[in-house]
Amino acid sequence: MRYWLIKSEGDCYSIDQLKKDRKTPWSGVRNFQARNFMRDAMSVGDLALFYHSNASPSGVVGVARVCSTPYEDVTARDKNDEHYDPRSYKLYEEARKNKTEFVPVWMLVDFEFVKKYPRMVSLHELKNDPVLKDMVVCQKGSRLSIQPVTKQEFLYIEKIATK
DNA sequence: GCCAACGTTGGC
DNA sequence: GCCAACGTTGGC
Repeated sequence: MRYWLIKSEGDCYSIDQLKKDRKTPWSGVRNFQARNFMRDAMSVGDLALFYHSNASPSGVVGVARVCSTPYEDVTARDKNDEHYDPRSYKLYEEARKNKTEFVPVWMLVDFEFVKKYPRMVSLHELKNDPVLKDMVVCQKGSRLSIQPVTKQEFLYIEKIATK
């Protein structure tokens, strides 16, 4: 069982939206490191801190849980999708034409809603807490949208968010 | 394989 | 809205 932090722009896909949807495919990730975490390292049942980025303020707002094994992110070859990847479309068409197996570049897992915290734990708070200051999200210029967190960090944030 | 140029992320 | 930091692309 591992612990993660997943970022979403609050006004793009918020924790409230996840609560409403109950679960959602974590589509649109176009960063290899983030993809690798989803494809190679996540297991059903893993818990993730849900982080609102580009918000005022940004911070951790709740918890989600991995609820599927990895599968193709089909939005990558959907021309109408915001995160359309022309290369993926080309690879898919080629495989179809040549009747060879299509190996998708972009993979995802589904996340389900677990809880929204009674209060947000802001980035400022994370950075100023000696227990949490080593988190990836606290590092300068950190852009990784899916990152591992330690069990200690996860439990500690749970504690201060609900106290 | 280097690295400049570019597009994007995300804090502020 | 600005811009620093980053990841990716593509010319050479």
